[in-house]
Amino acid sequence: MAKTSRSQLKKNDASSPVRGSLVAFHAHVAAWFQQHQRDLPWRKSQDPYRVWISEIMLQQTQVATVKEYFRRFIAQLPTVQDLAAAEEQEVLRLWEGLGYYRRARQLHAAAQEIVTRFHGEFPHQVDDIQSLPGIGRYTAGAIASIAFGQRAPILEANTQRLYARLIGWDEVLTTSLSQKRLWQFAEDILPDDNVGIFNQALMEVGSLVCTPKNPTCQQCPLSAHCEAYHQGRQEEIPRPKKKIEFIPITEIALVVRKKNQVLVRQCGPDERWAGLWDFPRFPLGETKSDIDLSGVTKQLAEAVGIQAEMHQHLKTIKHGVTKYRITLLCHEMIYQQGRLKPQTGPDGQPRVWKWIDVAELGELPLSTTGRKLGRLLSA
DNA sequence: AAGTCGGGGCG
DNA sequence: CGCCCAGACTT
Repeated sequence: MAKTSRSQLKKNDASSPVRGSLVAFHAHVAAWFQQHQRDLPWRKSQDPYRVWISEIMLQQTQVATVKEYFRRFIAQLPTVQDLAAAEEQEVLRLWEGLGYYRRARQLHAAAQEIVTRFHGEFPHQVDDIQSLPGIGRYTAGAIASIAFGQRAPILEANTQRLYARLIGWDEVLTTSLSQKRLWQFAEDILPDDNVGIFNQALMEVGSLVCTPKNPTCQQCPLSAHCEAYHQGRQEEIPRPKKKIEFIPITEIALVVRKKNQVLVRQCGPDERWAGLWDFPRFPLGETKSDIDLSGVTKQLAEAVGIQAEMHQHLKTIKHGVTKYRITLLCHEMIYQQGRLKPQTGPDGQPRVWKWIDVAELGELPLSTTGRKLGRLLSA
């Protein structure tokens, strides 16, 4: 990464995209990374399959969370052929708890595309990589640079913050102008060699040093190149994003018991947790105090033709889904009579409900709240 | 440009 | 609790 023939041709530092020279910038990044980089499981090889899996898992998900998921996934499905041939349910089971489950289904679909359209070999060109489902500009650049050494820029949470500070960008980062400027900067600073290491090093600096709060500029390899630090405004840049207004919702989850079995349903392709299984859920009114449990009994009967009697409150789980704050009341019901009637979603596709032995819940991919309830039952 | 999609880590 | 996270995709 220290070899930067293009930038070395530049005699004039005034044309450098960073404060000081780009040559020094590259050298500082490289030296720092060699000393401070974390030992992460996906850094043990440049296998494009592993790089790809890690990058998808890391989308909007912190490094610490991904580590174990990555290890388990690679152990279970070590090659793109294994992934392509796997059942979607198996892939979702490996993804359970990570969130953004569309990632898992697109990963599966992309593996099948790699096997068919690219004959089992991961494409090398950025455009080909980005044409795969679930891969946008960031992920394509990351895979192309890390696995294939292509000279492709990256921009994600860590580098957005780092770059904004480096150039003293005093605008909200989400606008298209800001994004255009930051991508341009990411491209302008690319070295000619070891681009994958360089990109990872900058993310690592952003993650470990150039933190959202209390960045440790004294220990930053790039402080000499940083406009925000030069101005003493590293705490003000980037500008805070506007906070979202959360909408409180109350729902009820039903554990309908029939001897050793419970009633579960698979979420349809058009709803949250698509492809995952969950206990039957119904929305409740705004009022938390006065809940109409008999109405829920009626809703269940109308939905699937099952009559059951409300038994006991199991627990209350609070969780968030994007802008919603959900209070989930979990109640146990006792099956009385009725057979499951076939369900059809608004899209005409069949909706799957079934009775399942509590002991077999472990094999199903469940929503996180569903898993918490499942553990409660087998405890 | 704004909305949707989850869940956990951490001060 | 609130903020943040190696974004992609649709509207």
